[in-house]
Amino acid sequence: MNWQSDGNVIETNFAPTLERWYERHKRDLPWRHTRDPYSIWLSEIILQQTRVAQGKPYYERFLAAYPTITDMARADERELLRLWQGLGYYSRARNLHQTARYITDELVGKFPDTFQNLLKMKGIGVYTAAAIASFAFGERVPVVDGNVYRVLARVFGVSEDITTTAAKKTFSWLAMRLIQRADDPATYNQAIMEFGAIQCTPVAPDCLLCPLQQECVAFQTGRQHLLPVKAKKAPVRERYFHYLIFQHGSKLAMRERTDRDIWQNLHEFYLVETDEPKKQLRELPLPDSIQEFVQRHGQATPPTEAVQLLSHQRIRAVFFRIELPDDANGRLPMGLAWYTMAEVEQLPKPLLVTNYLEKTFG
DNA sequence: AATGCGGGGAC
DNA sequence: GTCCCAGCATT
Repeated sequence: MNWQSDGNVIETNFAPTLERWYERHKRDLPWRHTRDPYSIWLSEIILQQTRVAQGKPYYERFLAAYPTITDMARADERELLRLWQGLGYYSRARNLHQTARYITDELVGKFPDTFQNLLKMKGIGVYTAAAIASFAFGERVPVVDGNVYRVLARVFGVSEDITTTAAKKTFSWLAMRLIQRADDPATYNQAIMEFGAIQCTPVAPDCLLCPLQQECVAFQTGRQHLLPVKAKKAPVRERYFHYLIFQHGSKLAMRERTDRDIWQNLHEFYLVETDEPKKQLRELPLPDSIQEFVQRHGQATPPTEAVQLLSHQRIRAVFFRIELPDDANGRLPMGLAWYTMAEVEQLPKPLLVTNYLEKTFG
């Protein structure tokens, strides 16, 4: 954490610099002309995971429809949801209504006025509690939102993965230190978010005209496009499994998975995996031994399909049941072995296989 | 610690 | 198509 040892200058200048920048560059937004906690609360809920441009008209309409928290508390839930229509994350609207009623009825209309008490309200988390506490009541508590992660990661060169809990602690700690130097907590909080929104943008930040250019670790090391570090959600891999279930009398052919892959040491049927979905048995690339085995004995029943979701994979499975006549030679291809139903039951198996067995043999 | 929850805009 | 946006609740 090199900003602790040699970052004292920037740590001291950071907040005042942003506050000065803000006074010159701030946009004129409706919720910046009020200290009414209800209005500020409304704006913050609307702006959760929502761009200013998208939320602004909703803010105007909500305030026109419900000028006070009492009006909102008395509102019809369906009407409120209809006003919310198109904004997404509809639980925000339900929590808004619920909290309006709670404050009006249980708190006798007295809006919670500290960070800690705001946090107790439904729909108000750490960010929103800090925003209302500082904007409406002047409390010296830092907002930490997506903008703040980005600005701090770049200016102070923090390369922790912002999706982790450890990183959130680091950023909150740093933000708490920085706001101590702010002239006005409300202005500072507005400033850092506005700065992230229009100067220190995710793509193509305007570093050439940046007031923090000299001190910014990211700019000085040419890493502004690499920060903040955010782990990509692993894409869900699509896989196509085709199971051949050989049935001889009341026995099933199964084998153990040994590859370094999912379901290691679990038991399954004969598996053919392909890169593309195949619905027909004859489309499958089968080794000669299996091909011969199927043709010699095979009596295929209509295939059934199933989908199994794993954390990072989606398995689309097709099951082909192949019944062998009683007098068939039961010698199996390598790796497979016959198991009675009772034995099959005892084997450790993937859920995909268990579900199939349940559905097919009940 | 992961996941679900929306819709829109920028690229 | 991907990424991200003034996040929160639930498990």
